[in-house]
Order: sequence, then C-alpha cells, then structure tokens
Amino acid sequence: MSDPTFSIGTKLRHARKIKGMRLCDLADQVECSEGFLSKLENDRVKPSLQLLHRIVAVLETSISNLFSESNDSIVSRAGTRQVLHTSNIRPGEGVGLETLVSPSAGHLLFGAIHIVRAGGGSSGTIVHEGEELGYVLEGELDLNVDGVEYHLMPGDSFFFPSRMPHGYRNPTDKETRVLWVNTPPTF
Amino acid sequence: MSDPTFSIGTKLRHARKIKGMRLCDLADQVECSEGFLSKLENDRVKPSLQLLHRIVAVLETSISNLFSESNDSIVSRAGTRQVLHTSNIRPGEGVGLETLVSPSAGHLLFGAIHIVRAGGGSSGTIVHEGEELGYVLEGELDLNVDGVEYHLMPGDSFFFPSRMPHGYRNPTDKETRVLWVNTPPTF
DNA sequence: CTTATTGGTCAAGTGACTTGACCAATAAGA
DNA sequence: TCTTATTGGTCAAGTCACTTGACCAATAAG
Repeated sequence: MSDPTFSIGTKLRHARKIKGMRLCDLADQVECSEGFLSKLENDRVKPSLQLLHRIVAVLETSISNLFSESNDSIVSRAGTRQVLHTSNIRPGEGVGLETLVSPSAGHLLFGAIHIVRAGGGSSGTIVHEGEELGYVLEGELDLNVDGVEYHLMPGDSFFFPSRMPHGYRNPTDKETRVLWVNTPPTF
Repeated sequence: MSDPTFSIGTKLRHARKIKGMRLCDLADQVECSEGFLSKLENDRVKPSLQLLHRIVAVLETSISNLFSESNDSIVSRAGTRQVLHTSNIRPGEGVGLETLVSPSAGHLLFGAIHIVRAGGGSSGTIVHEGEELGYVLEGELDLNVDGVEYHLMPGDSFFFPSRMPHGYRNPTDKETRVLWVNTPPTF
C-alpha cells in the first residue's frame, strides 16, 4: 500500500538493461565485483553510498531517482509529462513534441511516449532489436515499414519488430498525435 | 520488403515464451530434443511436418499462423479488430468489449488490447509478473492499484508492475475507452 | 581486547540455451 | 545394385549470464 513501486534492486536492474549492459560490464566500469551487483539487484545487500554513486553515474540515473517512492508516478497526467524532444528536425518538416508516458525514464520492460507532430513532421529510420507498437490518437499518419507505406487514421494501430526499417510522417497540416510503445533491446 | 513479419523460429519462440515454457519443457511434451528445438527457433533447421504439428499443438497455435506472411497485419484498423471478450461480467456492472490491437494473438514481447466499458463496468483483480501500461482514450476510469484509487481522465495514463493488485471500473454511465499494454511473464 | 556488523571479494555452481559431432532412414547417381 | 548425399533428427559438451556461499578487512560496540 505504501511500498515504492519498484525496489532499488529492480530499478537498478532495469536501468542496466536499458543500457544493454551485462552484470560483468557494469562491474568493470564501476570497479566492483559482479557477484555483489547481482546481490544488489536482488535486494540481498546494501551498498555504500560511495559505490551507489559510482553505479548511478555509469547507469545515467540518480540516487534520488532510485529512492523516490513515486507512488503517484503510477499515474501520469495529460498535461504534465516530461518532455523528451522538442524537435524541429529539418526546415520545412514541421515540429514535433515527444513526451514520456511511462514514468521516470527507464526502469521498465517497455516504455511509451506520446508524439505530437504538426505539418508534415517526419522521423528518421532507426533499426534495432525489440518490437514497436503505435496507436493513432488524432490526425493522420503515413507509416513506412520495410519499404511499404501505410496510411493510418485515428484509432488505427501498428505493430512490427524493431529491426524492420521504419519511419513516419504527418501528411497533413493538422496535428497528429500518436502513442508509441516499444521494448528496449534484449529483455 | 516482402519478408514475413517474423521468421518461423521467432514465432515459435514467442509462442513458447507466452506459455512460460523452457526449451526443455517443450522438448518433454513434444518428445524431441532440446537442442533441435533451439536450432529450430534460431532458424537453423527445418522440422518435419509431423514434428511441427506436435509443436503447434502444445503451443496452442497453428501451422498456418506460423506461415502467414501477414504483411498487412503490421497495421490494425480501428473497426476491424479481433474480439477477445464481450464481457457482461456481473449483473449491474455494465458491459465491456475487448479487442486485440497487437496482431495475431501471441508471438509478441508485449501485447495491447483496446477496452471499451460502458456504465460502471469493472474488472477483477489479477496479480502476475510483468508490467502494465494504460492510456485513457475516452471517458473516465477509476483505477485501483495496491489499494490506492486513481481517477483518470482522457489523455491520462498509468504504469505499474503487474504484481501489484489492480482493478478498474468506469464510474460514469458514458463509454470509457482504454488502450492497455502489458508484457507476458518472464520475457 | 574481544566480538559483531558492515561492505565487500572470489570462485564454484546453476539454469537455460547453443553448438558440433554423429547417426538412421530415405532419395539420388553411376 | 551398390555407393553417396540429403533430410531430420539425437546427444553430450560448451557457453553465457547470473547466483550463491564461503570468506575477509575494516570499523563499531560491549
């Protein structure tokens, strides 16, 4: 009822997974033993603050992030989300706004972002492992997956493995809003 | 450009993961070797149709499902989704409709469903592994996670580990629509 | 000056998956 | 017909990432 959403160990493990590191990689960089990190992620030991500091530095998170009870971060409110990018990628390609739907950047098996694009906004083409799912909340979207073009309307959705080359654009001059979910690699 | 979305091996692996089985479990039930299944899931061998038949039987999928090119199942259209439940759980609790947003039931690292609930519709409380994310598309939702009640409006979202006891209901007599994403256990 | 406690190390163990050597049964070639 | 491939597998050893338990130095407490 008042437990933090995730234990310290779980948060650390997720933060590590998101960076695609193994225990031995982290142990190398942090300069401590792999076994100790394992116990740490399973909440079997308490680290010193010195060590914890080195760990969060490597994992690019913060100690406060680890310790935040963040009970309320179970719910994320429409207007209050953390901004990831305010992209204005290339001239004439419109603007975009990406905000974080899943809480506290990381510590997750999958993540979701809310994307708003106006006036022809487009994206690059990224290829990686994992899977991608999107749901068009508002407006229209031209999605290109593996060379095939799909035109999506509100309520339409898509799903594909991340390794398929993909990109998208807003073909209209109205705003398009998309909820985009994907997995980090190698979970 | 015309590859199937997933290879046979990947589909088989996902189907197995969804059932929470290890290679040795499947090998036991199918009565073949673990090594061969490993090679099969990595697309290094072709099985006989007899063997494949036994495998899909255990995994509760079908051969046609494995071989479907399903290029177009990358996109799922608003009105055309597969219905999972048409629930009318208990008298006085309203009705619900759950449709599948992610394609072809299974073979996925995570899945998404679209939930529509009218007039006080509620859900049971399930506890399992994994993580849950939801986004309120329309209407209002009362979400209960680990004994704490949250009231959500359109555009609000939630995220929590599946092991926290959770349930939800529609507190209004209007329709509520939610996009719900979660992971199968043990990925 | 003992005796705990804290914060670690190290090496062996484990679970799940992968790999390579091998093999029986059918198919094909001279 | 008698080799010779090819197909569809088995089996045991190997690997990878993680876990576990025995141990240990340094500080704290009785």
